[in-house]
Amino acid sequence: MFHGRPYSHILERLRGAGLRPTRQRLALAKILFENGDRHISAEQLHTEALHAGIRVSLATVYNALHQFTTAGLLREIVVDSGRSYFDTNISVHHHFFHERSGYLEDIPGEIMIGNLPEAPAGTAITRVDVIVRVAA
Amino acid sequence: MFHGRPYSHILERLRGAGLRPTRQRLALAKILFENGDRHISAEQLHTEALHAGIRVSLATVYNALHQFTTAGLLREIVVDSGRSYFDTNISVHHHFFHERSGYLEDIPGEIMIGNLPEAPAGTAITRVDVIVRVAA
DNA sequence: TTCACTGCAAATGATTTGCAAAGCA
DNA sequence: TGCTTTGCAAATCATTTGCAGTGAA
Repeated sequence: MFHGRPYSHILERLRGAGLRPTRQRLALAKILFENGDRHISAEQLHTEALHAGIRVSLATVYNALHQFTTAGLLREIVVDSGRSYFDTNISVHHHFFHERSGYLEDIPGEIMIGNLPEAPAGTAITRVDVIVRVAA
Repeated sequence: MFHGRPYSHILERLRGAGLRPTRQRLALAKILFENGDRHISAEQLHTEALHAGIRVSLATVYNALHQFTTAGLLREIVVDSGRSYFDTNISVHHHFFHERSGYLEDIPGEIMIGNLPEAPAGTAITRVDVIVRVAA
Protein backbone atom coordinates (compact mmCIF):
# COMPACT_ATOMS: atom_id res chain seq x y z
CA MET A 1 0.00 0.00 0.00
CA PHE A 2 2.88 2.38 0.74
CA HIS A 3 5.20 2.66 -2.19
CA GLY A 4 8.69 3.65 -1.30
CA ARG A 5 8.41 2.15 2.18
CA PRO A 6 9.08 -1.42 1.44
CA TYR A 7 9.81 -3.84 4.21
CA SER A 8 11.90 -1.88 6.63
CA HIS A 9 9.41 -1.83 9.51
CA ILE A 10 8.56 -5.48 9.05
CA LEU A 11 12.19 -6.30 8.76
CA GLU A 12 12.76 -4.60 12.09
CA ARG A 13 9.92 -6.47 13.61
CA LEU A 14 11.32 -9.82 12.58
CA ARG A 15 14.83 -8.93 13.60
CA GLY A 16 13.56 -7.68 16.94
CA ALA A 17 11.95 -11.06 17.47
CA GLY A 18 15.19 -12.82 16.65
CA LEU A 19 13.84 -14.25 13.42
CA ARG A 20 15.96 -14.23 10.33
CA PRO A 21 14.07 -12.23 7.72
CA THR A 22 13.86 -14.75 4.94
CA ARG A 23 11.93 -14.15 1.76
CA GLN A 24 8.95 -16.21 2.89
CA ARG A 25 8.84 -14.83 6.43
CA LEU A 26 8.95 -11.28 5.10
CA ALA A 27 6.17 -11.95 2.63
CA LEU A 28 3.96 -13.68 5.19
CA ALA A 29 4.56 -10.94 7.75
CA LYS A 30 3.62 -8.39 5.13
CA ILE A 31 0.29 -10.09 4.47
CA LEU A 32 -0.36 -10.46 8.18
CA PHE A 33 0.63 -7.07 9.48
CA GLU A 34 -0.12 -4.66 6.66
CA ASN A 35 -3.81 -5.30 6.45
CA GLY A 36 -5.07 -4.25 9.85
CA ASP A 37 -6.35 -6.66 12.46
CA ARG A 38 -6.92 -10.11 11.11
CA HIS A 39 -8.01 -13.54 12.26
CA ILE A 40 -6.48 -15.99 9.89
CA SER A 41 -5.91 -19.72 9.62
CA ALA A 42 -2.80 -21.37 8.23
CA GLU A 43 -4.68 -22.56 5.18
CA GLN A 44 -6.04 -19.07 4.50
CA LEU A 45 -2.67 -17.47 4.83
CA HIS A 46 -1.19 -20.02 2.50
CA THR A 47 -3.87 -19.34 -0.09
CA GLU A 48 -3.38 -15.60 0.16
CA ALA A 49 0.33 -15.98 -0.20
CA LEU A 50 -0.04 -18.05 -3.36
CA HIS A 51 -2.50 -15.50 -4.74
CA ALA A 52 0.04 -12.80 -4.06
CA GLY A 53 2.50 -14.77 -6.13
CA ILE A 54 4.62 -15.93 -3.22
CA ARG A 55 5.98 -19.41 -3.52
CA VAL A 56 5.78 -20.85 -0.04
CA SER A 57 4.90 -24.28 1.24
CA LEU A 58 2.12 -24.93 3.73
CA ALA A 59 4.66 -26.39 6.16
CA THR A 60 6.57 -23.13 6.10
CA VAL A 61 3.37 -21.20 6.74
CA TYR A 62 2.77 -23.33 9.84
CA ASN A 63 6.34 -22.82 10.96
CA ALA A 64 6.14 -19.08 10.50
CA LEU A 65 2.81 -18.79 12.32
CA HIS A 66 4.17 -20.65 15.31
CA GLN A 67 7.42 -18.73 15.32
CA PHE A 68 5.54 -15.43 15.16
CA THR A 69 3.27 -16.58 17.96
CA THR A 70 6.17 -17.64 20.16
CA ALA A 71 7.84 -14.33 19.45
CA GLY A 72 4.72 -12.52 20.60
CA LEU A 73 3.84 -11.06 17.22
CA LEU A 74 0.68 -13.14 16.96
CA ARG A 75 -1.81 -14.67 19.30
CA GLU A 76 -3.35 -18.07 18.73
CA ILE A 77 -7.06 -18.43 19.28
CA VAL A 78 -8.89 -21.71 19.62
CA VAL A 79 -12.63 -21.64 19.32
CA ASP A 80 -13.36 -24.50 17.11
CA SER A 81 -11.88 -27.89 17.52
CA GLY A 82 -9.68 -28.82 14.62
CA ARG A 83 -8.85 -25.33 13.38
CA SER A 84 -6.60 -22.65 14.77
CA TYR A 85 -6.87 -18.95 14.13
CA PHE A 86 -4.06 -16.50 14.52
CA ASP A 87 -4.85 -12.96 15.59
CA THR A 88 -2.65 -10.08 14.52
CA ASN A 89 -4.06 -7.96 17.31
CA ILE A 90 -2.01 -8.88 20.34
CA SER A 91 -3.50 -6.35 22.75
CA VAL A 92 -5.97 -7.48 25.41
CA HIS A 93 -9.33 -7.97 23.77
CA HIS A 94 -11.98 -10.62 23.29
CA HIS A 95 -14.04 -12.22 20.56
CA PHE A 96 -17.39 -12.93 19.07
CA PHE A 97 -17.48 -16.31 17.44
CA HIS A 98 -20.16 -16.94 14.84
CA GLU A 99 -21.00 -20.57 15.35
CA ARG A 100 -22.60 -21.18 11.98
CA SER A 101 -19.96 -19.62 9.81
CA GLY A 102 -16.86 -20.07 11.93
CA TYR A 103 -16.24 -16.33 11.58
CA LEU A 104 -14.27 -14.69 14.36
CA GLU A 105 -14.63 -11.01 15.21
CA ASP A 106 -13.18 -8.66 17.80
CA ILE A 107 -15.49 -7.46 20.51
CA PRO A 108 -15.34 -3.68 20.45
CA GLY A 109 -14.65 -1.94 23.73
CA GLU A 110 -13.47 -3.41 26.93
CA ILE A 111 -15.05 -6.22 28.89
CA MET A 112 -14.97 -6.08 32.63
CA ILE A 113 -14.42 -9.30 34.49
CA GLY A 114 -15.18 -9.33 38.17
CA ASN A 115 -14.90 -11.95 40.85
CA LEU A 116 -12.11 -13.75 39.15
CA PRO A 117 -10.77 -16.24 41.67
CA GLU A 118 -7.11 -16.81 42.28
CA ALA A 119 -5.25 -19.19 40.08
CA PRO A 120 -4.88 -22.69 41.52
CA ALA A 121 -1.95 -23.06 43.90
CA GLY A 122 1.37 -23.10 42.16
CA THR A 123 0.09 -21.52 39.00
CA ALA A 124 -0.25 -18.05 37.61
CA ILE A 125 -2.70 -16.67 35.10
CA THR A 126 -1.19 -16.30 31.68
CA ARG A 127 -4.25 -15.06 29.86
CA VAL A 128 -8.00 -14.72 30.16
CA ASP A 129 -10.04 -15.46 27.06
CA VAL A 130 -13.66 -14.47 26.73
CA ILE A 131 -15.46 -15.96 23.78
CA VAL A 132 -18.99 -14.83 23.12
CA ARG A 133 -20.62 -17.39 20.89
CA VAL A 134 -23.35 -16.03 18.68
CA ALA A 135 -25.65 -17.55 16.10
CA ALA A 136 -28.12 -16.15 13.64
CA MET B 1 -22.20 -46.99 43.31
CA PHE B 2 -25.83 -47.53 44.29
CA HIS B 3 -26.77 -51.15 44.32
CA GLY B 4 -30.41 -51.81 43.72
CA ARG B 5 -30.83 -48.60 41.73
CA PRO B 6 -29.45 -49.71 38.47
CA TYR B 7 -30.01 -47.61 35.43
CA SER B 8 -33.49 -46.23 35.88
CA HIS B 9 -32.53 -42.59 36.27
CA ILE B 10 -30.08 -42.75 33.39
CA LEU B 11 -32.62 -44.57 31.34
CA GLU B 12 -35.05 -41.75 31.95
CA ARG B 13 -32.47 -39.22 31.04
CA LEU B 14 -31.77 -40.84 27.70
CA ARG B 15 -35.44 -41.38 26.95
CA GLY B 16 -36.17 -37.79 27.87
CA ALA B 17 -33.57 -36.73 25.33
CA GLY B 18 -35.18 -38.87 22.68
CA LEU B 19 -32.26 -41.28 22.58
CA ARG B 20 -32.88 -44.96 22.42
CA PRO B 21 -31.24 -46.49 25.52
CA THR B 22 -28.94 -48.97 23.90
CA ARG B 23 -26.44 -51.03 25.82
CA GLN B 24 -23.50 -48.79 24.87
CA ARG B 25 -25.31 -45.52 25.42
CA LEU B 26 -26.42 -46.65 28.85
CA ALA B 27 -22.95 -47.75 29.80
CA LEU B 28 -21.33 -44.54 28.57
CA ALA B 29 -23.94 -42.38 30.28
CA LYS B 30 -23.31 -44.29 33.46
CA ILE B 31 -19.59 -43.52 33.34
CA LEU B 32 -20.26 -39.90 32.48
CA PHE B 33 -23.02 -39.04 34.90
CA GLU B 34 -22.39 -41.19 37.93
CA ASN B 35 -19.00 -39.84 38.80
CA GLY B 36 -19.67 -36.19 39.51
CA ASP B 37 -18.52 -33.36 37.28
CA ARG B 38 -16.05 -34.43 34.67
CA HIS B 39 -14.12 -33.05 31.75
CA ILE B 40 -13.45 -35.91 29.46
CA SER B 41 -12.23 -36.52 25.93
CA ALA B 42 -13.56 -39.15 23.55
CA GLU B 43 -10.38 -41.15 23.82
CA GLN B 44 -10.49 -41.07 27.62
CA LEU B 45 -14.09 -42.16 27.74
CA HIS B 46 -13.34 -44.98 25.34
CA THR B 47 -10.46 -46.16 27.51
CA GLU B 48 -12.57 -46.02 30.65
CA ALA B 49 -15.33 -47.94 28.98
CA LEU B 50 -12.96 -50.70 27.91
CA HIS B 51 -11.53 -50.84 31.41
CA ALA B 52 -15.03 -51.22 32.76
CA GLY B 53 -15.43 -54.19 30.46
CA ILE B 54 -17.78 -52.50 28.02
CA ARG B 55 -17.28 -53.46 24.42
CA VAL B 56 -17.80 -50.26 22.49
CA SER B 57 -16.05 -48.82 19.47
CA LEU B 58 -14.42 -45.42 19.42
CA ALA B 59 -16.80 -44.33 16.65
CA THR B 60 -19.74 -45.10 18.87
CA VAL B 61 -18.17 -43.11 21.69
CA TYR B 62 -17.91 -40.13 19.36
CA ASN B 63 -21.48 -40.60 18.23
CA ALA B 64 -22.76 -40.81 21.78
CA LEU B 65 -20.82 -37.77 22.93
CA HIS B 66 -22.25 -35.69 20.10
CA GLN B 67 -25.75 -36.98 20.61
CA PHE B 68 -25.55 -36.23 24.34
CA THR B 69 -24.23 -32.79 23.57
CA THR B 70 -26.98 -32.05 21.07
CA ALA B 71 -29.52 -33.30 23.56
CA GLY B 72 -28.16 -30.87 26.15
CA LEU B 73 -26.80 -33.51 28.50
CA LEU B 74 -23.20 -32.47 27.87
CA ARG B 75 -21.34 -29.36 26.92
CA GLU B 76 -18.42 -29.36 24.55
CA ILE B 77 -15.41 -27.28 25.48
CA VAL B 78 -12.62 -26.31 23.15
CA VAL B 79 -9.46 -24.97 24.67
CA ASP B 80 -6.81 -26.76 22.88
CA SER B 81 -6.67 -27.12 19.16
CA GLY B 82 -6.97 -30.71 18.11
CA ARG B 83 -8.76 -32.06 21.17
CA SER B 84 -12.30 -31.67 22.46
CA TYR B 85 -13.43 -32.02 26.03
CA PHE B 86 -16.94 -32.78 27.13
CA ASP B 87 -18.20 -31.37 30.38
CA THR B 88 -20.86 -33.17 32.37
CA ASN B 89 -21.64 -29.97 34.24
CA ILE B 90 -24.06 -28.13 32.00
CA SER B 91 -24.80 -25.24 34.33
CA VAL B 92 -23.28 -21.83 33.68
CA HIS B 93 -19.69 -21.89 34.83
CA HIS B 94 -16.18 -21.28 33.53
CA HIS B 95 -12.77 -22.92 33.43
CA PHE B 96 -9.16 -22.87 34.35
CA PHE B 97 -7.04 -24.40 31.67
CA HIS B 98 -3.59 -25.63 32.66
CA GLU B 99 -1.52 -24.92 29.60
CA ARG B 100 1.30 -27.31 30.36
CA SER B 101 -0.73 -30.35 31.23
CA GLY B 102 -3.88 -29.79 29.24
CA TYR B 103 -5.87 -30.21 32.44
CA LEU B 104 -9.23 -28.49 32.59
CA GLU B 105 -10.82 -27.45 35.87
CA ASP B 106 -13.99 -25.66 36.91
CA ILE B 107 -13.62 -22.18 38.28
CA PRO B 108 -15.34 -22.15 41.65
CA GLY B 109 -17.87 -19.44 42.25
CA GLU B 110 -19.38 -17.07 39.79
CA ILE B 111 -17.61 -14.74 37.43
CA MET B 112 -19.15 -11.39 36.71
CA ILE B 113 -18.89 -10.06 33.23
CA GLY B 114 -19.66 -6.41 32.68
CA ASN B 115 -19.74 -4.19 29.65
CA LEU B 116 -20.64 -6.98 27.33
CA PRO B 117 -21.63 -5.35 24.06
CA GLU B 118 -24.64 -6.44 22.07
CA ALA B 119 -24.32 -9.30 19.70
CA PRO B 120 -23.66 -8.30 16.08
CA ALA B 121 -26.80 -7.40 14.14
CA GLY B 122 -28.88 -10.41 13.24
CA THR B 123 -27.30 -12.66 15.82
CA ALA B 124 -27.99 -13.64 19.39
CA ILE B 125 -25.63 -14.81 22.08
CA THR B 126 -25.76 -18.53 22.58
CA ARG B 127 -23.08 -18.80 25.23
CA VAL B 128 -20.26 -16.94 26.88
CA ASP B 129 -17.10 -18.87 27.63
CA VAL B 130 -14.43 -17.60 29.94
CA ILE B 131 -11.21 -19.53 29.91
CA VAL B 132 -8.54 -18.58 32.39
CA ARG B 133 -5.27 -19.99 31.16
CA VAL B 134 -2.78 -20.76 33.87
CA ALA B 135 0.71 -22.14 33.91
CA ALA B 136 3.08 -23.27 36.61
C1' DT C 1 -40.25 -56.49 10.44
C1' DT C 2 -38.27 -52.16 10.34
C1' DC C 3 -35.48 -48.57 11.12
C1' DA C 4 -32.09 -46.94 14.33
C1' DC C 5 -27.62 -48.08 16.06
C1' DT C 6 -23.06 -50.21 16.09
C1' DG C 7 -18.48 -51.77 14.58
C1' DC C 8 -14.99 -51.83 11.51
C1' DA C 9 -11.89 -50.12 8.45
C1' DA C 10 -11.03 -46.68 5.30
C1' DA C 11 -11.29 -41.66 4.50
C1' DT C 12 -10.57 -37.02 5.94
C1' DG C 13 -8.50 -32.72 7.42
C1' DA C 14 -5.46 -30.18 10.03
C1' DT C 15 -1.00 -30.18 11.56
C1' DT C 16 3.79 -32.14 12.16
C1' DT C 17 8.02 -34.36 10.90
C1' DG C 18 12.25 -36.19 8.48
C1' DC C 19 15.54 -35.11 5.55
C1' DA C 20 17.93 -33.41 1.53
C1' DA C 21 18.47 -29.12 -1.00
C1' DA C 22 18.67 -24.07 -0.92
C1' DG C 23 19.49 -19.60 1.40
C1' DC C 24 21.14 -16.17 4.62
C1' DA C 25 25.04 -14.28 7.58
C1' DT D 1 31.51 -21.74 4.87
C1' DG D 2 28.24 -23.04 8.46
C1' DC D 3 24.07 -23.02 10.53
C1' DT D 4 19.09 -21.87 9.38
C1' DT D 5 15.30 -22.37 6.82
C1' DT D 6 12.59 -24.35 3.23
C1' DG D 7 10.00 -27.76 0.49
C1' DC D 8 8.29 -32.01 -0.25
C1' DA D 9 6.21 -36.08 0.83
C1' DA D 10 5.20 -39.17 4.29
C1' DA D 11 3.55 -39.61 8.99
C1' DT D 12 0.42 -38.53 12.76
C1' DC D 13 -3.67 -37.53 15.40
C1' DA D 14 -8.27 -36.67 16.29
C1' DT D 15 -12.41 -37.19 14.20
C1' DT D 16 -15.81 -38.67 10.57
C1' DT D 17 -17.87 -41.63 7.23
C1' DG D 18 -19.63 -45.66 4.43
C1' DC D 19 -21.67 -49.65 4.80
C1' DA D 20 -22.86 -54.24 6.15
C1' DG D 21 -24.45 -56.54 10.19
C1' DT D 22 -27.01 -56.18 14.84
C1' DG D 23 -30.47 -54.85 17.94
C1' DA D 24 -34.45 -52.45 19.93
C1' DA D 25 -39.49 -51.53 19.42
